Amino acid sequence: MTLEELSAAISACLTQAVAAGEISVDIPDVVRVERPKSREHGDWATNIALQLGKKAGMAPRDFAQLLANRLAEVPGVGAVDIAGPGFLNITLDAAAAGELARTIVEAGKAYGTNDSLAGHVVNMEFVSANPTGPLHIGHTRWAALGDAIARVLRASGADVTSEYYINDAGNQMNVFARSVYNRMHGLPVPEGGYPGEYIKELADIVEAEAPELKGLDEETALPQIRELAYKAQMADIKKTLADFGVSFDVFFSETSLHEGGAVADAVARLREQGHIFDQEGAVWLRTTDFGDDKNRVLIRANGEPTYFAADAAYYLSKKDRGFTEKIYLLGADHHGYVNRLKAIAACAGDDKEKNIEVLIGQLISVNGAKLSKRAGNIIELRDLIDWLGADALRYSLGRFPADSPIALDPEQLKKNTNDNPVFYVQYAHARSAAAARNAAEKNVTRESFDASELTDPTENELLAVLGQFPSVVAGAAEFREPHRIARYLEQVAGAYHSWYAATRITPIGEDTNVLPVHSARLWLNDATTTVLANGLELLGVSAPERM
RNA sequence: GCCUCUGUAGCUCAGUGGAUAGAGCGUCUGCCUCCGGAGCAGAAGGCCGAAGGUUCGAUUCCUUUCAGGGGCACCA
Repeated sequence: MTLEELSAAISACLTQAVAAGEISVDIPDVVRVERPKSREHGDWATNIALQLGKKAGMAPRDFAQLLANRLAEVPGVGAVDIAGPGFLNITLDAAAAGELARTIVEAGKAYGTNDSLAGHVVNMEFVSANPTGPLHIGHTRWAALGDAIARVLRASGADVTSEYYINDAGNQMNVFARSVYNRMHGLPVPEGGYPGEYIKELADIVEAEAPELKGLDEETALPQIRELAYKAQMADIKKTLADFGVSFDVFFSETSLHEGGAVADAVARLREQGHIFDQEGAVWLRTTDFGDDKNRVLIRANGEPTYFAADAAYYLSKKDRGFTEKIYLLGADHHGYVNRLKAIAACAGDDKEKNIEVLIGQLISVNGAKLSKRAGNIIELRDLIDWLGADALRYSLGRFPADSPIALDPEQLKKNTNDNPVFYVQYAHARSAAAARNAAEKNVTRESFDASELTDPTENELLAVLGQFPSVVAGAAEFREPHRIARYLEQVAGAYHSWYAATRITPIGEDTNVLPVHSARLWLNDATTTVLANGLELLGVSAPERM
């Protein structure tokens, strides 16, 4: 019996009780069932009687008793106790609890997926680093987190498009091009230009692809240099992201908004909506109507659109493309943009509470990380990957909520001990894979399965933990908090190791007599492998068979 | 000044209004002739920054306050 089935059974009991006239109350859509903190309180517990008792005009304990009478009749439910102010503590029959192992193994990769976000069409924008240099530590967390959020949303049934907004317009691109031009000609870095050694690499690439550009005057050469250097830099960014296991469905160019007329169009549309006014030669959006602390300029007095105007056009593009929810993942240094972004949504006629969501993450630091001379004294993502490994980096960034500041300790991440949680979890996976290999050698198979053999307390515990996976995934998706997956996997690994230490999958030593309990344990072992692998996949971390 | 995030064990941090607030590290004590000891079992360690409020119940929600991080462009 899965957690979902138990929850549904309780709902059914409530419905029956209402139909029988025993109680009169509105029943919530989902009854929450939790693992009690103390094992003395049974396998599962619900506080539904505390929640509904008062509404039904009954003492919670009386309400609980009514529910318990019906629940005790449900097949698979072993015992129902009422505790404290009205908690229902439920114990399942060993066989009913153990069936979960089969459910998980047979579901395979699908175990953990759920339909809690079915019907949601989500645009998930993250990283969106300027194409004027390599990805650095500031992008690392958003890459790991954004990708993991996209994965848990998909696992919960949402239709997700992950998107990278390329700021390839504006003066910065000219500065970028001039920096490359100067490097090609041995000139010093221009005023406010980009100093890193990577500019030299870009200069070499540009020179190799278009040697005729060298020696031309700046004005003539710049457009082509800009284009070639930009392409080379984006290729570098995409390569680094790929090495980090992060993929995007769409790379969206800001320039395409300007050139395609989308920016002008957006201004016109917002004007129709009645939120635009003209003042001192500039065109303004009245964002203060929707919670911003000041109004924002869309078109400067000199006729040039602002970056904000492109933001507005970009939002409208997302809206036009049919996304019901637009999620932006931004660093804390951009938190001042939240209100104005939401105001754009509201000005466009959207609900700024539902159609747009801006996640603000705190920044990270890595103690002792070497600054990249190549990139101009910043910490490069590529260097971090080479130094710490993509798995350790992604996992350690993925196991904290976005609003928690992180100071990574590189010495810890390189250790192969419990210090380093990614090893603890990966080790559990490798160990369970090894146990399965060993079982095959000893002729323990999954041909038969008697769930009632799984009676050890550690088996009960492991089954209970495994059963929570779908609801953990759904929670991670609902709250955009994939760190719940990581914390959960650590719990799975712990329960697995305890079980592994307490029981055996294969007969001992020379004994070759395979018993039903051995097969049952192999099912449980493989169910654990499945959950660990599926969970690591959601975090973009590998699940090694051997370490 | 305004906005925002954080404050929980010695350290790094989890914790969706519920029962005795958790994990890892560090400290201490045990456990492999047998499936991976990168592991397991146990001990010690807490005024959940402070003060009010909401209610059957608050680490969790609200207000105030203290301390620390980040941000407040006709830049991109």
